[in-house]
Amino acid sequence: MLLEDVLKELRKAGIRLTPQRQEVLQALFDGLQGECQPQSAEEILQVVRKRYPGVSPDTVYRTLGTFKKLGLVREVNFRDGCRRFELVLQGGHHHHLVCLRCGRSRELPFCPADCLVRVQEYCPDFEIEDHAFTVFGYCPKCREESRDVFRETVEV
Amino acid sequence: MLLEDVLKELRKAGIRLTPQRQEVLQALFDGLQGECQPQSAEEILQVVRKRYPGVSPDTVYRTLGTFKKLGLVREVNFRDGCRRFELVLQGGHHHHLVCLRCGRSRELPFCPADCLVRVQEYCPDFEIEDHAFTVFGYCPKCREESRDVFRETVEV
DNA sequence: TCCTAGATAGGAATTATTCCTAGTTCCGTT
DNA sequence: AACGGAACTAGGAATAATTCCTATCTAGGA
Repeated sequence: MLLEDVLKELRKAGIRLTPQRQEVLQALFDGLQGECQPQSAEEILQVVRKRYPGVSPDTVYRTLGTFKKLGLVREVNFRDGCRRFELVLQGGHHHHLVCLRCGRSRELPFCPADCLVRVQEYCPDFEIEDHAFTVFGYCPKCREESRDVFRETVEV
Repeated sequence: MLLEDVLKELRKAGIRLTPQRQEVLQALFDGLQGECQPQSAEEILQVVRKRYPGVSPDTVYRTLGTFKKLGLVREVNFRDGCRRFELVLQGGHHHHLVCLRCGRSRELPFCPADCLVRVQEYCPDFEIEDHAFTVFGYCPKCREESRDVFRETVEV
C-alpha cells in the first residue's frame, strides 16, 4: 500500500487532510522503509519541521493520537522509556527485533500465532484485540564493536 | 523465591541494602502477588512513602535503574505511555495479558519459544538476550460493563 | 567503633506531553 | 468559485515525568 492510498482512505473516512498531517504520515511512512524504525514524537516533529518549520509539538501528538484511534498508527516500546510510533499498513502487522545497545530495530516476519490460540483457550472470555512480540538483544554490528573494545582493553 | 532470598543475593552481589531500597523491593514484590500488576515509578513511590515519607522520586528512579541493570527488575509497557516496572524472580519469566480499558494485567503462562528459535535461525548473528510477548484486548469485566452501557443507550 | 564509597533528600533543571485560546483552513454545499 | 462552519493549528502556558546537583548521611567491611 502506498502513501497515496492511505490518504485516500483517510479522506473517505472523513478525516481532514491538512499539510501537517500529511507530513506526519510521510515521516511515519519513511520510518517504515528500509530498516523499520519506529519514531519518537520528537523525531517526527523534526522531520515535519523541515517542510513546515512552525509546526507545534501539540500538532504532532494530536495527529498521532488521531491516527492511533483510527488504527493507522501503533505505539511501540523498546524498554528504553521512549514512546515510538509506527504506521500500520494493511496486513502490515509485524514484530520487532531490537538491539539493546544501538536501539535500532528490524522487522520480524514471524508471529506467535499458536501462542495466541493458547491464550484464547486459557482466557475464553477475554476479547483479544492485538498482540506484541519483541525480541531484545545485540545486533551483529554492536557485538563486533564490543568485541573491539574488549580487545583494546586487553591489549593495553 | 522469597523476598528475603533476594535480599541475600543482593548483599552477596555487593549491593548496599538501604531501607529505601528494601521498601522498593517490597513494593515490587507485592505487585507480583495476586494479579501481577507491574507498577509505575509513581505508584512505587507512594508505597515506599507509607513507611518513609521523605523518600524522593529520584531515589525510586535510581533504585529501579540499579535493579534493572542487575536484571532484577524489568520495564514493561502496555501502550498507554506509562512505564511500569516488575520484579524478575528466578525462573519468573512470564508474559502479560492486558486490558486496554481498565489497564489491569494478568500473567500468561505461555512463552512463544518456537518463535524465538525461528528468530535465531532468521538472524544467526543476533545475540538474543530477552523477549516480550504481550496480548492486548478487553477483559471479561470491562466487556460486561461496555455491554451495560450499550444496553442503557438502547433502552433510553 | 571507625571509615568511606556509595546512597540519600530536596530542590532545581530538564524533558515530555497536554491544555488553552484566538485565529486559520479544509472541504462539503451552494 | 465563493461561502460557512466544524475541525484544525500555532504558540505559549501548564502539567507531569524524569534526571541532575550537592551537601549530608549511612551501610557494612576493616
